[in-house]
Amino acid sequence: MNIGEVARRAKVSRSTVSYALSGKRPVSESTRRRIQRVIEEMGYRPNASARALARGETRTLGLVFPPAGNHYTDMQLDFIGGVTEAAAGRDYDVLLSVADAGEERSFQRLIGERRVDGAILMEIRLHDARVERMRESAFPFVTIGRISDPDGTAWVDLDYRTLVRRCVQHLSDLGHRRLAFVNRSEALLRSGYESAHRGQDGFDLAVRELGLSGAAYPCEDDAMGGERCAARILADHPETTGIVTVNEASLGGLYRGITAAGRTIPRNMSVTGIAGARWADAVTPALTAADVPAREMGRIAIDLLLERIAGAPARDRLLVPPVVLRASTGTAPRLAP
Amino acid sequence: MNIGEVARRAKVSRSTVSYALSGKRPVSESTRRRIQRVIEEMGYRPNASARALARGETRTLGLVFPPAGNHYTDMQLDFIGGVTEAAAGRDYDVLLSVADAGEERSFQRLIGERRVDGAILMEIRLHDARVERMRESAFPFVTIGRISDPDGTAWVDLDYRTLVRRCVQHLSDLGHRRLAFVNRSEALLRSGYESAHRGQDGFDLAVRELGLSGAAYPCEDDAMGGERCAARILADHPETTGIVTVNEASLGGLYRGITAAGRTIPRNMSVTGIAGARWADAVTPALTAADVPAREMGRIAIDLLLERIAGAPARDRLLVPPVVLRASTGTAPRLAP
DNA sequence: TTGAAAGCGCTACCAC
DNA sequence: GTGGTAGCGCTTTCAA
Repeated sequence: MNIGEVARRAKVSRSTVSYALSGKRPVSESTRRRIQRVIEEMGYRPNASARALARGETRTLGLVFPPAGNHYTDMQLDFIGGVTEAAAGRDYDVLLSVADAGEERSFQRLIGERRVDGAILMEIRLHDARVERMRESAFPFVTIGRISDPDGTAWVDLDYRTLVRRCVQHLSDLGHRRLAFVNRSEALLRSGYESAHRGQDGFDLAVRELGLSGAAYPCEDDAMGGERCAARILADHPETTGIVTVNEASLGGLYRGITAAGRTIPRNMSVTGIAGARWADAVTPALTAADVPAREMGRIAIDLLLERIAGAPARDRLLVPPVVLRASTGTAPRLAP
Repeated sequence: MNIGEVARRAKVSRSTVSYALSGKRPVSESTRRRIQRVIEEMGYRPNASARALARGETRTLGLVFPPAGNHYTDMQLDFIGGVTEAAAGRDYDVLLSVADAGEERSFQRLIGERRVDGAILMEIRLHDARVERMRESAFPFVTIGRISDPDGTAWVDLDYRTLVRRCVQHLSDLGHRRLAFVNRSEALLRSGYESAHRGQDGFDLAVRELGLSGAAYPCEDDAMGGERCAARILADHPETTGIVTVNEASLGGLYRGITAAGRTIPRNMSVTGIAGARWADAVTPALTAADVPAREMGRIAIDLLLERIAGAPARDRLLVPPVVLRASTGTAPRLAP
């Protein structure tokens, strides 16, 4: 069941079969039909490995994401879905690769062994060894999130600075004066996790500009972390009436902690931030937040990557999704509790 | 930078380099070292496509999951992570494929073009065209979930019947008499979604056996769906005091709906079910539930699949994770509200 | 212990 | 419009 067999049965040469399939050379209507019939009868499909070897391209893209532990978020899944579907639409497959920041092994599998024509890197650090590695090797890649100095690299990112700024502005408009910022985990921050740092910058800046006071808190990516974080915030600064969070996985716990401390959202505690729509809707009251457009980011990443593979210069996209008003923010209470 | 180049620089034949790499033939210590040095200097890595072609195996496994719409759940992501990490541990890559139940196209890409050595199928229907297809073609595969008559196929599944039964038993023990079952979406049910049907069977059976009364409700996989479902349950049967849910994505909405109707969990409404631990912990009060061991299921699936690829007979694993007591169930209120 | 060479299945160039 | 054939980069048999 290979191309030679098809050729024999259709009484043509292998090259003719190949050309009939690719259309890269005219083939007479009658032979084309004869070949087509044989192909259908035999259920022939060209072998991908052989084709990849001959053409020098695999028609496969790599998707590099970090191992669990800092477990996966909802957003990541939507992202994977978006990437895979967009790739399928362009006739590409997606090869998954779990790889830590500095991991050489998977880099070698993917790029060294030429398993893929290009790669998408998730969970970018401001200084990211993987990115440098790809840059040096001139291998086509796109990052989700961007490194500290992203010039000349292709990336798609959320504008965390602006988004957090908008959240702060929203709370300020409602009369809140003392805010807290719930960031991703300490470990992630230490590792230079891009969005965590840019979000925090946005918070610090906005608080200063608007003449508010505020403190930032790292927070583990789960319910327990959120609970602890809420407790810490209210212990440190009981006068806090507004919280901005970029930690969707801890959201449920954050709410629980706030409630446990005797506060009611949004009556005397407003919460807002950046999160996947599913998380924002799952909590009660639903979270006023900038919804992460994960699927769309996946699609964009594929587009940018295919451009790179085709040899075009690196492009980037900075997204600023709107803050969707739900039910978790309200005017600041008159008296600090 | 191919094997010939390495051979030339090390002044040996290509076969010797190949054998030095694979160890399938003894190579003298001195030549081995010489070859090793050249390889390191050049950063040589064997080309995966060429190797796949020559060896007749790709060292890649396919992971087939359905397109969004029926959006992805948390569990699926953990599952993908588990599969990918387990595969990496066995030196396999994972190729993602978004494919609907009856889709021929992706089947052909994966199996027809021999891109993978075996496949894992997610989101199984009781009567699943993909499964039949693979069965016929004698292609190695494992299903997550099992078809109606799974004999002779390899699968790993949660025992939804038993788990739902246990949840019902738990509520019964607490004195609840009127229960509701929150299932997955109507669309999923209609399509013959395996776990949804087996869960419902378990509910019907347990309710009957224990002499309780109960009704089952399909529910969309999101917060809104949960809210609507809660409203419907309480409108249909206000005397309901216990709910069993297998729909994790709607959990937040379900809680909200219950609260909106003036009930308090667990004082006068107990909720339990099957869910990813992350969802169970995110809601307040945290959900007493059987936690879906998604990562472990991923690992098991890989093990079963590799056995099949090696030619071993099909095996299966039915998992019954324990129901973890959290804070969402309590004794039934004395008076029906 | 090593080398030469025949594939693996497909593509694409060179002829006719 | 079609056929012959030399690769693509590796593995593995046969021979030495």
